[in-house]
Amino acid sequence: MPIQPRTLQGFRDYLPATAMPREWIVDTAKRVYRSYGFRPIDTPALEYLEILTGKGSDETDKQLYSFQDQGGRDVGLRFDLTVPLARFVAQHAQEVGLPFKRYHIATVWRGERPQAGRYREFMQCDFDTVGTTALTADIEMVLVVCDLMTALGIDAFTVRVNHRAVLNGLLDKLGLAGKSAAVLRALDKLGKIGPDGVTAELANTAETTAEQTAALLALAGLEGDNDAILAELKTLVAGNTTGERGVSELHELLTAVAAAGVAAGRVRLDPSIARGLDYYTGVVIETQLDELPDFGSVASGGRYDNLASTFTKQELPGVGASLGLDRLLAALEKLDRLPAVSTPADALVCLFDAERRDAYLALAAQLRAAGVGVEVYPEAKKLGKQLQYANKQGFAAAVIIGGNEFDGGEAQVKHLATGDSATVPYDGRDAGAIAAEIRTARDAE
RNA sequence: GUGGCUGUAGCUCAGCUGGUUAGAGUGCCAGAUUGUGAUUCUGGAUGUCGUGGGUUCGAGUCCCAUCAGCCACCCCA
Repeated sequence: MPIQPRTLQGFRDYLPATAMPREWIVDTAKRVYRSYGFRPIDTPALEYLEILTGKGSDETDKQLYSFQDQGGRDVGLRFDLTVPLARFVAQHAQEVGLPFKRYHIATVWRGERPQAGRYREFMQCDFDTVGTTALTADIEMVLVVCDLMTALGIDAFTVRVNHRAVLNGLLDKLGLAGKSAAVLRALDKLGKIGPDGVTAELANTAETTAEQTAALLALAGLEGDNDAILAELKTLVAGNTTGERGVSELHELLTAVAAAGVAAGRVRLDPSIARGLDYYTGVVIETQLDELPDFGSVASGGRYDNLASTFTKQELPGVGASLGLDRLLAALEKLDRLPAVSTPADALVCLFDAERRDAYLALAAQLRAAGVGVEVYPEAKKLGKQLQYANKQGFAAAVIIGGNEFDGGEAQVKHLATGDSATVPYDGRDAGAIAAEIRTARDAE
């Protein structure tokens, strides 16, 4: 009995058609992050369990993949890249220096129920600035997300911004500071369940009074342009220093982002978003695709005051965000917006004559040296079959050189998309003309 | 982790209230004077009907369990 090939729930295989755009997203993210000076790091997939559970809540603990290794150690798979960053910085702050800007693109695991755009194994593309409380870093976070989305060819997106200090300030004023978790959880759902739903949940979980509820809804339900919301927020938190600081930081951030050239309306103030309740303390952001508003955030983040408090006495404030690669990929797939690349090479060199294999391989080497990617068909099958293969794999061109061409000192470059073929000179050494013709075919696509 | 829906060839699906050798489209493979592909023509293969039990004279069709997918909750990328 053969073993049935299968994959675990929430875990997937990536076929070339999705693996290629996936890599493209990773490459794009790297390029954007690096352009801001973020530096790459990597950390182990497996950590001591205590590292992972130290910071998280009960919720994250439930989602942890954990087990005992062969040495009896309690270990777990990382469920995000922020906790490993905290450990990393606590361990290496001396070496890397502060402020430390890093990006980290890696797989994480969560034992959650899978859903569309939600998996048990997925990749995050994080970038963070650790070691400074300056708002510059918060502003830059928003700029990076905007740049990244644009670089990915996404125009219809909105970055929603809020500030935990505003929320906390209002909670203070209302005497609800002790119930912030329940209150924020309820408010965060405003977009989903509406004011009535939030009212019900607030009454249930936080036991707020009618007055408190009204004030909270007034805050979370604020609409209009950023300036209007800002003005309202100001009056709502008036008299509370925390809240006032939040409002002024938001104001500063929005001004700076606009000054940096981000289109108006792209970054929107949304007092209802609260985000991960555990470590965020300042600015929080969430990025939604305008065409799939209910799909969930594809990039989110925020500021945390004391990232590594469980690992070191040193105060390590930070701010950063994470692009959810697999969620974004699922979204683009749903929107049918994935670039249709199925082969990484530009052309197929047909192996017309088995006797001349070495000549074809030499040609391929010349073409690669000239900067075009080529694949040599491995066996001398019928030309029709080779062309069929070339077409199916998505090559832009096929290079055909048989006895006639060899004798005539030329090569045929067939454009697969149109069926036309061009004859160019080839003396066995200089593949420049072939390479040029392949580029023409590729760029025509 | 809780609840709901779904599960038939590689893919998309059909299969009436349980009844003989389970179908279509597409894809795949082979061929149409062995130097030219996605069109056309001809022929071909494919499924222990997700898996394992049960009810029944008989189950793809009913029941239970299990696995997987989707959806809601929770939470989140």
